[in-house]
Amino acid sequence: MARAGLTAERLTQAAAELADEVGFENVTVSALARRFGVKDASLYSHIRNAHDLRVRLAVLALAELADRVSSELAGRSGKDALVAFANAYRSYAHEHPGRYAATQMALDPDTAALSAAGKHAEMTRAVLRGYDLWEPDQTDAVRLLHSTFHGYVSLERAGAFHSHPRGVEASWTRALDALDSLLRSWPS
Amino acid sequence: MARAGLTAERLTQAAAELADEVGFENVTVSALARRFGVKDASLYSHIRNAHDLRVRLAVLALAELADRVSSELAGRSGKDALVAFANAYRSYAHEHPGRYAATQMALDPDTAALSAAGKHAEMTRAVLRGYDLWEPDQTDAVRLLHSTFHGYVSLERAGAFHSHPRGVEASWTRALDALDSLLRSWPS
DNA sequence: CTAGGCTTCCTAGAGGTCCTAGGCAAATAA
DNA sequence: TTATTTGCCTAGGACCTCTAGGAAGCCTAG
Repeated sequence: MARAGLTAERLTQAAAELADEVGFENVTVSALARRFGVKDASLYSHIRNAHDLRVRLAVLALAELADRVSSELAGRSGKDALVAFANAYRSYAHEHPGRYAATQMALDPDTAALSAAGKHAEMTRAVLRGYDLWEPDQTDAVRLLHSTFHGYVSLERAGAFHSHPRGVEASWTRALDALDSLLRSWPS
Repeated sequence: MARAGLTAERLTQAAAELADEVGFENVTVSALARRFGVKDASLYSHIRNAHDLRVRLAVLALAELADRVSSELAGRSGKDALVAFANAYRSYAHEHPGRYAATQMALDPDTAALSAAGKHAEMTRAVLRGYDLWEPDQTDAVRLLHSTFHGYVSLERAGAFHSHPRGVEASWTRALDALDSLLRSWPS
């Protein structure tokens, strides 16, 4: 019987595609095995368990997102950089809802440290170099930006903004204007 | 054999307690049945299915949260109201992590309309009466505030802020200062 | 080239969750 | 008291997770 050629990497990649198709919460070992035409038990030589699979997926998505943000950020500064960062973040979430959901998993500290999570914080700090902010305000601003981006995207995806006719796109643009204005005159 | 006296309301209430103890994602029909010393199948006379149970829990949590915010908001305006709103929101999320996670469920439009979701938007608008904002800026600001609060709380709970020594409490206070300042000089 | 050894994938099976169908007994109404 | 409704039961199917142990593919050394 021909082998399917499974590896942890291929499984993780397929899990990512699966997540975007059926939702992160529906990424199961069984569904993944089905996709490879293989029995469930076969996957356990490559991944420890279902949780391990989801963690690998989260790490993959964090790295992808960091890459996208990083390349959008290159050569920009100030409000330009802020907008590029925010839009890269949001477009990734829209194009890859399952992967994005994965990035919101609670990772244990060791895994988080090894993941691209640190790169995200570093890039946010890079955006802030275009504004006149120093510690501890810089950390506060990093947290505020991250919160706002994540909050907006996740509420948007949950449908929380559908109840009002005002365009979601327009509110987003205004939010970025507001954040830029806020960063330029950060209260002391 | 004595009856357990199940009703949809008692089940929902127990599900809420269960959610806070073991996490929203672990609220299962089986676990709930166990808690009442009853077989799984018995619950299906009261709830349609597992999804229905989670929706009921979400609706309950939304109502509780709206009540708390509402009572904290009474008699306050301006920044006072903003801070009270934000803290009520955040403290509910901390005290009731499982219930809070439930409020983030995607509800279908009909259910959402019947729930307290509308009251939340209305209360946020009430906070904004202390600032000089009119449509469509008001809606944009509602969305920004909601995003920031939700984003902050959910990243905080996911442990995203643990990697840096700066106090989470201090950053929160500064975020509220920043939002107040932003609302007072909303860019046009 | 062929014989061991490792790896990959298999079968078998236990245990958990979700849910339906159909039955008996408790509570309530006539 | 009898009839009806309702609440909880047993039984069982479908799906998911995961372990143990077996066999067949692949690799390397003699």
